[in-house]
Amino acid sequence: MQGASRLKEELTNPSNPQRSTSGVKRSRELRHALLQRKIQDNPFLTDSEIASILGVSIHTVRLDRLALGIPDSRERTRMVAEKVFSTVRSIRSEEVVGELVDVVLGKSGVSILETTQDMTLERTGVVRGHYIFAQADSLAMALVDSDVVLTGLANIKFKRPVKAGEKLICKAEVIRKKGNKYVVLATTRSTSGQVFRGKFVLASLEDSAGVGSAKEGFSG
Amino acid sequence: MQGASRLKEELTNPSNPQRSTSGVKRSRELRHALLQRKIQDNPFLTDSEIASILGVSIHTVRLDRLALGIPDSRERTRMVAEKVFSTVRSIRSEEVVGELVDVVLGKSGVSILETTQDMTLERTGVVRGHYIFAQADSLAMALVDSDVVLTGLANIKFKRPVKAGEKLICKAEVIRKKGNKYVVLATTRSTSGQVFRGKFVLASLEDSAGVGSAKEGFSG
DNA sequence: CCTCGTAATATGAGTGCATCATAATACCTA
DNA sequence: TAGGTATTATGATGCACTCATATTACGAGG
Repeated sequence: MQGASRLKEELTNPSNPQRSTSGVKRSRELRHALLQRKIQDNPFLTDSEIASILGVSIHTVRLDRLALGIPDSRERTRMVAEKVFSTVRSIRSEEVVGELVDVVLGKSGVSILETTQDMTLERTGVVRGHYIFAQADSLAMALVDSDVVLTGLANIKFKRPVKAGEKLICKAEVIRKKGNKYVVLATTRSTSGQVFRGKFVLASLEDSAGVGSAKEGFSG
Repeated sequence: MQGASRLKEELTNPSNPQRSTSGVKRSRELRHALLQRKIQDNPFLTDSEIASILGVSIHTVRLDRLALGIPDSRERTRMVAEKVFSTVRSIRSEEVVGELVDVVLGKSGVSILETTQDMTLERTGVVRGHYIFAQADSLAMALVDSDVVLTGLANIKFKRPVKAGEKLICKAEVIRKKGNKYVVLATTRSTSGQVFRGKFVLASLEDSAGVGSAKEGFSG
């Protein structure tokens, strides 16, 4: 509603009488931009919803979508769902942060995390520490050859701030194993060098152990 | 295709001539179970696809869905998409993980985090460590009276696993400050006692310092 | 001033995937 | 063989589109 009136104003406002067709074109481009933004931050909008938001007819919206190569709402929805679903799936059921490559159970492994704007603190543009932590923690957990693995202790150091867009490669290695306790050393680097280092102490629990009964706490 | 033949066999196989209607019912329940599983691991399946997979007519599939309260494929797709979308959202907009209550800048503070199923490892039902870490880290950062704060070091221990639904109360205190370095001690407890303990070393940077130029790395 | 072209709208046919209500048929078993 | 449940079918309807083809509005250029 608000968007509609704003754009309508833009469109019908007699001020700024841009010469020739460029004025018209301008307003359409403006609408295109707005449309893209609206769809970006709510991909589920249906054509008619968009139409009323933009204050134009549904046909215009369709033409605009066509011009901009934006698929219909069902398709958009499907894409969102599929993307998530596939990442979630391919990463051994979403539980892992980052993409596992080359894991040798009980030995060592590598995981890659593409950082995005979503992961940053807005003010600083720096990737939040817990994503980096989660990548390493996830990898460490993946190394332990057991169904139920909990993290007990971690000793971590952030060496350098990471900006959105950097690709983080985390290597981890089991350096000690005693009973059901594993000590994993993980280091994460970006193109520009080492970024993070962490030592994790993990425990594998057999189902019989029962998570609730774990004396020495630990967390998933 | 494979599923179809398998189920069809089950359905038409003259062996196991279960007495009375129970035989028929059994196969339907079997189909229901299969249907649920199929949909679970591919929510995008359309009725007719399911029909051919199960080797029954499309009508049967619809009846089954109705009986099981499973929405149609578009709805399912939308749900998947929405869920992902909203999680991405909530992590993005929440610079702070957990709700801040009672923060005294530079001194101490408390944060509350209601844990949910989303935060758990499916297998164990235990809340993932990085949420707990993030809560404490966020609180620690909030205590530092500066626009730009980065975490450099953390020494953490997970005392006890946390189940979804537990409300986590994290208390943090600045225990040392030297120049732009802060040392914060955080402890998290649930109704059932202490859950987590962490010592964080944070650095506040004035904008002039420039995040990129930070020699001793640190991360947001 | 009027015409021409572009942008915006409209109309109508057709599609995919569904719902809902109401038959019709198959098949088991009592 | 009759009855009842499970399955399949039919037809009407809905939503959110696509695609092709008008029609209308309007701002310049000749």
